[in-house]
Amino acid sequence: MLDIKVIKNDPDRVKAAMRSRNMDLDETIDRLLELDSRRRELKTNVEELRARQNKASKDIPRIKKEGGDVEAVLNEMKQISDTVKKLSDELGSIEDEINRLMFNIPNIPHSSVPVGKDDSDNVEIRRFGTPTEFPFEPKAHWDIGAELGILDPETAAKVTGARFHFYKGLGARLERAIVNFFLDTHTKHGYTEVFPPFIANRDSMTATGQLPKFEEDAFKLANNEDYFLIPTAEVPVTNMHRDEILDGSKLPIKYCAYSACFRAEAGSAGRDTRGLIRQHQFNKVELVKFASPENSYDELESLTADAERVLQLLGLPYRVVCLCTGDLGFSSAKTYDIEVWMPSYGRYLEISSCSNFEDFQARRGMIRFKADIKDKPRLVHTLNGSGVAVGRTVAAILENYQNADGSVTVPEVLVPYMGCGKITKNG
RNA sequence: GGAGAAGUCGCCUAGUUGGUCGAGGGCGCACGACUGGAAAUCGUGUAUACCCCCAAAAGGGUAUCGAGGGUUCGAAUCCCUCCUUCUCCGCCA
Repeated sequence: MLDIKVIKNDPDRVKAAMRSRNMDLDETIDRLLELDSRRRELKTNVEELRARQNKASKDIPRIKKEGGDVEAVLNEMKQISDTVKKLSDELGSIEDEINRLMFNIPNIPHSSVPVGKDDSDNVEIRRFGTPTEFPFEPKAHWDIGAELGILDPETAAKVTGARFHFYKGLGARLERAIVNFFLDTHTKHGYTEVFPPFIANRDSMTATGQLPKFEEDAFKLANNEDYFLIPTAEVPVTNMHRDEILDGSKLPIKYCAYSACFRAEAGSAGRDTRGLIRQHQFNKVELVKFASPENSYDELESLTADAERVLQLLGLPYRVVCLCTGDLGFSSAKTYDIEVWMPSYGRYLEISSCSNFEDFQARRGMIRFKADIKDKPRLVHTLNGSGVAVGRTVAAILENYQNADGSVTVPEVLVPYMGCGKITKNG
């Protein structure tokens, strides 16, 4: 969440930032200013009364010891106690309303983010490779997967429901090979591997920004109101350092993590219904960084480069786009999407999203650092990016590496993990 | 799931008839003294958030003894709920 001081000091800047995200929050912000001034007024009041209570608490035993009469003081204190209770109840409800409003205000886009209305205004930054060309009519990965017998959504539909997949044989092996290749590559470049819980609690989901605004997008466990299936490893990994003060000399802290990811995909009915592109459960290797504010944008560039590296090694054509203000995610200040060439779509398709959240998540989760032991703690900047989505990588490999005879060539870097150079119908 | 025990300032620990306890001691850490330098020793300091004041510094105040509620003029201390950890039993990969 934002610092309410930013809103107080420059409400017009915040209003303008929200408009660039296609949101009109003018009324919310005006309301917040009003609530905040009322809050401070009440708080001062309550604290003064509390100070009198504390003073009396020290006086009463002394007066008693000296044999004095405390009756009058007790009566007065009783009244103050009642007033304090009433005022602090009011203060509490004002603070609740402030929090409710603050939790629903997205991050302010960084000044380098292009202003735009929707994804058509995103700005392409660079490309790697060129769209794959075929001397034959290429097939979509769901057809390739079905013909090779390695992808089976029908059985998954029976066992579970729509938007789930069984991978079989070399398909299952390919998924696993990719996970291992990604983790091996990232750990070689300074990321510490972690294997997180796939369920996170409400506080964690709130800190990273999935809650309270997007609760309907998450799978919630029926027998525990506080538990959610994670939509990304970003949630457990970023929350590892929630409510901690980190040693500034250790920054940036870099983690990579494999996890299954679970998304309700509310509101996406009818979109990408075939294949591996949009599933309720998919695998992903995530990169997470905790950085100091001074260089978090350099860290965003290198994080994006780290995510790009695995696609380069796999020889998959991709491009990097900078999301415009209107397409930016709720918690993010700046995001690069990496889009892989997907022949069946005839266009580039998102396979990774790399973001700098600045202190937006850190403030919610109280993730701080001290550069020096004498310094005051400051909020870290958190970043993360897919490194990268595994299911979509399988789709991209099947489509970009398909051969005329229906087989799929295994990218060279995966051969050691696969134990074979080609996926054919007979395995 | 059942039965017990426990959760205090980075770590260890004191704190039970509720009152001057945000909280004592030790360790650690920082700074200083001593030293040619170091060790040892001695001294000083050692949380976080917010509010007021303020150009800033300084200063004043409030809250925080696992979390949340309650009793009370007043709670680390009493009551309730929850969470976590440990031990034993059950169950299980």
